[in-house]
Amino acid sequence: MQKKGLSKRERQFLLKRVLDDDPFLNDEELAEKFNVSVQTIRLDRMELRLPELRERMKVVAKRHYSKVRSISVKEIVGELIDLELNKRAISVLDTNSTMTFGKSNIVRGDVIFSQANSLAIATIDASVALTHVANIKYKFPVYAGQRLVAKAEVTRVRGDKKFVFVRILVKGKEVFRGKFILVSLGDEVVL
Amino acid sequence: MQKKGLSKRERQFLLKRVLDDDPFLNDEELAEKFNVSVQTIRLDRMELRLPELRERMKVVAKRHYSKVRSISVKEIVGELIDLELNKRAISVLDTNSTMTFGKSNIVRGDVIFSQANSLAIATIDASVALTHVANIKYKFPVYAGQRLVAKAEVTRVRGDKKFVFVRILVKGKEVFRGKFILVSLGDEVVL
DNA sequence: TATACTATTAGCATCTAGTACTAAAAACTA
DNA sequence: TAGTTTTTAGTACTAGATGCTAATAGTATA
Repeated sequence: MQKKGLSKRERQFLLKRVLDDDPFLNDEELAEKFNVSVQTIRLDRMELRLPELRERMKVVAKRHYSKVRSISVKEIVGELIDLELNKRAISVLDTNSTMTFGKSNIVRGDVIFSQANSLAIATIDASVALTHVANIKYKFPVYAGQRLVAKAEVTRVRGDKKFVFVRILVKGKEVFRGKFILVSLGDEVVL
Repeated sequence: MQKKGLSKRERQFLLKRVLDDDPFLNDEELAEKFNVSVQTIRLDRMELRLPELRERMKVVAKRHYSKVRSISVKEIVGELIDLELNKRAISVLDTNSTMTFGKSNIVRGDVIFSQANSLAIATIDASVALTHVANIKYKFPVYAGQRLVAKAEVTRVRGDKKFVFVRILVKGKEVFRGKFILVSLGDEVVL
């Protein structure tokens, strides 16, 4: 769909970006896109050392495969290593660079919140538990690579509301603490 | 590495599990693993309707790719549609079923928190802004498919601490509100 | 303008990891 | 032993490439 007024440099620059955006295009489709022959696309890929379609898919697939496992673990956010329903629970989360906020290597607050929040919910024995209120405090920054140990404790139960206190520690030092009020939904959904 | 005492049924059963565990094995490697010919593996795959290596990789890669995009969107968590630095900001997040908590189709609390938290951080003009304290309240459950509009407002500045108030609305109804105290890190990292 | 150089296109052999098919050998089973 | 199932072997073909040589088009320079 591109006009043919592209120089080699321009085309190669765009080629990189296009493949970055969609690695599933084969040489023929790329040739059409840039209004050049398949051979030209191949020469471009050679010069730019861009891998072939199958290699690109393989890379994406393999990256995924290691992630699939961390994502399924991420569903819980951290690994649940101890659970006494309606009483206490412990989860462990190994942080990595994908959890940081771009520039720094400080782990994003929402990652830490997710671990605490999901642990609080897991502690409660209910078909669906919703967070109603949370008062949280981040005490120290967490750096990628550090292991977070979250400990949740149910402190009070009042009607359908449950109060859970969660502390997250790095090597024994408290980096986060939060009080959660959770609502368990037996039948009704409206809070 | 397997002994040859496997029946066809046993081999085919194992084949499924092996490919499930590692989809990157080609027919030749599978043939070696099961001590049969490549043709046998192919017959097995035909009978079980198991796709070929390249197809398997493609599937894994594509599944990943749709996730990659939602993760890159997640980096911001919602789309920033208005920003007046150090004053106010608005972001929009379209929820979907991947954000729910398994059983129900209620959007997970951490997703909502992430949108609010990231918007609060985006509102602050600092190289790195960290969440120090958050007091949040979930007022109504959010269902997959609903569009969340988050509005952040800086309410107070005290030294390096900035107070940001975030409200999230669904069709004008407030479903979440939170007060965030953020700390901007110019030079020092320790809070 | 002729020459030189770059960019592009074309064609062919080769590769991998398969499909689809036919045929034969081997292994069991009645 | 005959019949059936299972396995192996071999050939032709495919997509999406690589690696190579050769020809052509377009532009820049002497």
